[in-house]
Amino acid sequence: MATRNWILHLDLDQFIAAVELLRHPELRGRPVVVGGTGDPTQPRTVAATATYEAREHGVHSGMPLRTALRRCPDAVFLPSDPPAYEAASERVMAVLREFPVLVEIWGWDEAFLGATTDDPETLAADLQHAVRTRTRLDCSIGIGDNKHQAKLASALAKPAGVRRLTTANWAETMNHRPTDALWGIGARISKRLAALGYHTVAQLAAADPAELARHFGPTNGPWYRYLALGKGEAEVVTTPWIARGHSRETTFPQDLTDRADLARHLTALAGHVTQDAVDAGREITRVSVKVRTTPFLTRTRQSKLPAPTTDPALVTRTALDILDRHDLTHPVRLIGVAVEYTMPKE
DNA sequence: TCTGGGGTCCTAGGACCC
DNA sequence: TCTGGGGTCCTAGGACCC
Repeated sequence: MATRNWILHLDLDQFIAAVELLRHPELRGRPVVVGGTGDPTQPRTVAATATYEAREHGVHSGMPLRTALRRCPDAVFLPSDPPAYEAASERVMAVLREFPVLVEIWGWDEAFLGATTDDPETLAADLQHAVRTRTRLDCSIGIGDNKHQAKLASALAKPAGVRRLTTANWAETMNHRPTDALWGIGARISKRLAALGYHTVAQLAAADPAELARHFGPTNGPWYRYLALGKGEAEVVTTPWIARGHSRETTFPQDLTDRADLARHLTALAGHVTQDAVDAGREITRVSVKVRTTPFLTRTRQSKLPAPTTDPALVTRTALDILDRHDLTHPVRLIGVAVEYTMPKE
């Protein structure tokens, strides 16, 4: 009778590229870059992903397609196709749900699993085999005592491997690594930590929580030390996530300077966002307008609505009023609308 | 490398009220 | 008349993640 609980993190390897290669098997082994409409000459479009063959030429996700084309002229460029990824993701998640585990989905290509077993490695191998057989997709699986450990373990397990990272081997695995190896500490915080003398996970784990709180706030500061100690959330939540809000934004191929043009785009975005809310059965409580000007300066302005609404005219009017509170004296490269939803009680 | 789109959570300052 | 302290709401921005 198994009594030990584990958190597993399943991460599909090169998910978007893998789905595209299933549809285009003739491209296997070639450098492939996915992003935008698939036109690498389009400015202000970035790669969603790049295959290993493209990465060998220095191409990576987030890189402008035009740069990718320069670095790898032989690459095949494919358009991004979110509905196809959504469908592939659902097939994978359906396989996971057939196992005696709790499943918490985290986006298209990730899931946390809660399992009770004495042999998590065998469970992980069985999961990989089932996903591979049923969807022809590879995944890596991390095994941990909590989500943080499992998440880092799955990254260490790539490609297509299984890795265990628990409290028992946390220190030997993580202590020497830089602080941004932790899930939740990025480049900015890592740099600020380094300025305080905390370069490694071990150093951060030994830090004074009060000092961290002074520099990073009462919640974040002590939390960074917790991460360094290998702690983290250990509850797998199977109930569907309820979105806090929703947004749509557009980056223009060329800057816009005419307010009427901006108002037209903003009106369309506000209409979309409101329709999305209606489709999701949600009400809007707050409207926010984002404007990004050259040189890449991003500002947001927001208003709380007097009452929750699903009226596109009201949301649009509010967005246009907010637009007038923005400084529009510089050319605009992006405009966006974000809304917050009322949260259901309980 | 001239830098997407869609999310979540936290912080800090000011307004306002008691 | 001046000032205190605390609580809550609103807004703008920052950081992180996929």
